[in-house]
Amino acid sequence: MHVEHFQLAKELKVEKIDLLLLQLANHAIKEFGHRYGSFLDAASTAAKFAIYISFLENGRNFRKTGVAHHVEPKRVREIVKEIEHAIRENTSLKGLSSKEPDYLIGIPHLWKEKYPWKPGTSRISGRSLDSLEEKQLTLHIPKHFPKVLLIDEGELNSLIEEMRLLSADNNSSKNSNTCSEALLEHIRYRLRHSETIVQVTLPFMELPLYALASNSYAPKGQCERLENMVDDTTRFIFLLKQWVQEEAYAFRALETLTLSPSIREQAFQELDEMLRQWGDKYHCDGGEPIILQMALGKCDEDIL
Amino acid sequence: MHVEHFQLAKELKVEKIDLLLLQLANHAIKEFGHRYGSFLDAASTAAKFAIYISFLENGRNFRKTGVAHHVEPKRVREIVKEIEHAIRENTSLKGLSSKEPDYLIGIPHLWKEKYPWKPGTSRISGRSLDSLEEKQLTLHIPKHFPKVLLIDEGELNSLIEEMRLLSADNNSSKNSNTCSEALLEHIRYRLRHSETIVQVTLPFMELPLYALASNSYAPKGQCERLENMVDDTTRFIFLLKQWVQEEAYAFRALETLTLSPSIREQAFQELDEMLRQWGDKYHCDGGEPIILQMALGKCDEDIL
DNA sequence: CTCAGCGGGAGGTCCCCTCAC
DNA sequence: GTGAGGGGACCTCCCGCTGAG
Repeated sequence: MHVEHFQLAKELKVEKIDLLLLQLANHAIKEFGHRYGSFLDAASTAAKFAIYISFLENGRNFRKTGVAHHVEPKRVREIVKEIEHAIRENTSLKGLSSKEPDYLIGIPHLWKEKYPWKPGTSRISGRSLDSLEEKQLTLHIPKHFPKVLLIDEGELNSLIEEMRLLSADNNSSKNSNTCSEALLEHIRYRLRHSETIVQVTLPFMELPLYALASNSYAPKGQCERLENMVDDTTRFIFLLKQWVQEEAYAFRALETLTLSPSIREQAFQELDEMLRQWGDKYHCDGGEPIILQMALGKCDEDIL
Repeated sequence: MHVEHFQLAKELKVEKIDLLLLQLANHAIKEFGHRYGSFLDAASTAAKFAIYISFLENGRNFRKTGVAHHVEPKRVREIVKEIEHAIRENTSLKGLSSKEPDYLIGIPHLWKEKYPWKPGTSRISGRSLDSLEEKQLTLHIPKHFPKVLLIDEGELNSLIEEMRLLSADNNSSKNSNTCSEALLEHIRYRLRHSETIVQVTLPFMELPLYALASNSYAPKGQCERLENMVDDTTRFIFLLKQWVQEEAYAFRALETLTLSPSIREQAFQELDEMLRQWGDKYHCDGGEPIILQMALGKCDEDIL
């Protein structure tokens, strides 16, 4: 699959920085389930921020800043107003919040809070069960599922809406306390797709119910590693920025080599060991804290 | 200055991925002089690309793709159409083209082509000079300036317009062969600010003229290193992606240590040497080509 | 259930203009 | 020059609706 990205990107003559953006978009939208519009908002916020910094550097001159980056002075003023408002109120700007969308993360917790379940009582919200029904139900609900009630779509929608009101993402649709149907469907899809919730169809219920299947929202796949990827890359670009500015403690290395599979393990182990020894050797109490970030992998032609 | 970014970002509780976007925006807009709108376009293109990939993965199903990422099926169709059109026509999508905006890069070359100057002839386009005027002029034009004629604002604007027609960036303002005044002013500012061109006011000319001051557009500062930064970071995230997918040849390391200034130089030299030796030791003809990317610098609290 | 088309509103990117300091 | 305000064009993101296969 990933080869396909590269192929397409290559065919379309996508350049480095665009590839980087593409990776970020792919990561945010596909892996973590951020909305399409969220990514655009985040990019917009980043651009606004850059404009604002430039505005400060230009001595708070709207017109100069506008000409410098081809934005209308009027728009610069709005951007400045928006950012300084956020600074004053100490509210966060529209962004991706690094990990998953918070209205997705919050669902399991809110669910547990509003629909707790004690074994021995009915597991369906607002309905009692006879022993046969209870038996059928347990067939559908694995033991490892969180101890919460099953709820119907209406109740799930209420949960989602409440969560969105709590989260900072309630920017859209002004202050209306209700989500659009399209948005609800999207969020339900995300929750189902990530296997945070599952839909269960019980023979004695006309409408399907939803069950909480996980204690936390997490996109499918290697989750911790995915988060590490973003963190590492952010760190990496900050370190490189130091190097660009030729700061004293900045250092950069780029090595290419060829490895045969048979000695790969050994080589990596030695490299790991080597780095640790190097760190220990030059460690110096009271010195400058330094960070080293490294990645190594197959050399893809498309990236060079 | 950069501390200020961090401070602000920190105050605004900007998360990792947003910091990364912010770095990219800052880099593209402020350092390289991309237009504000260009960055948004590039981000939009990246997001569209992600949607398109998802569309393929979803078996070319508009509705499913739409729900998955909260985009209207209608919009998905347009995105698909746009990208597949680009694939068919083999045209590139709207992007940042990694380095500087091409309409800025091209100016010096086009200038040389259209207004060459041979010493001994008049250096001002469409005007002859007497010896006194020529003497005054040479006072304003350093010797290292490219050997081209001085031109007035109208001629410069024509150059810019021609350049924009040649470049792929003529997407905006449909097909009109004329730039807006605002855009011209922006581009002139960029050229002046990067010291690619300078404005010279001659006593015997009523209007100021422009002189080409450099053989190529380059943002102020450490240019090669800046380009390396983007390339390295792109490579880095691709390598990390391999690591996330637990591919065989992927490896990641993150080390923190403290260094005293006195042994810094020595430590870096040894690290450099060590890596090279390691590469040589495990080098293996016919093996898998491997790339190692590393950065090292001061550990900023804001990045952890 | 998917695809197709229609409608609308809000907000952002662009363009240009005038007027007071 | 700069700030502050007016106008309008166009596109995109969101929302809702209907009907055809």
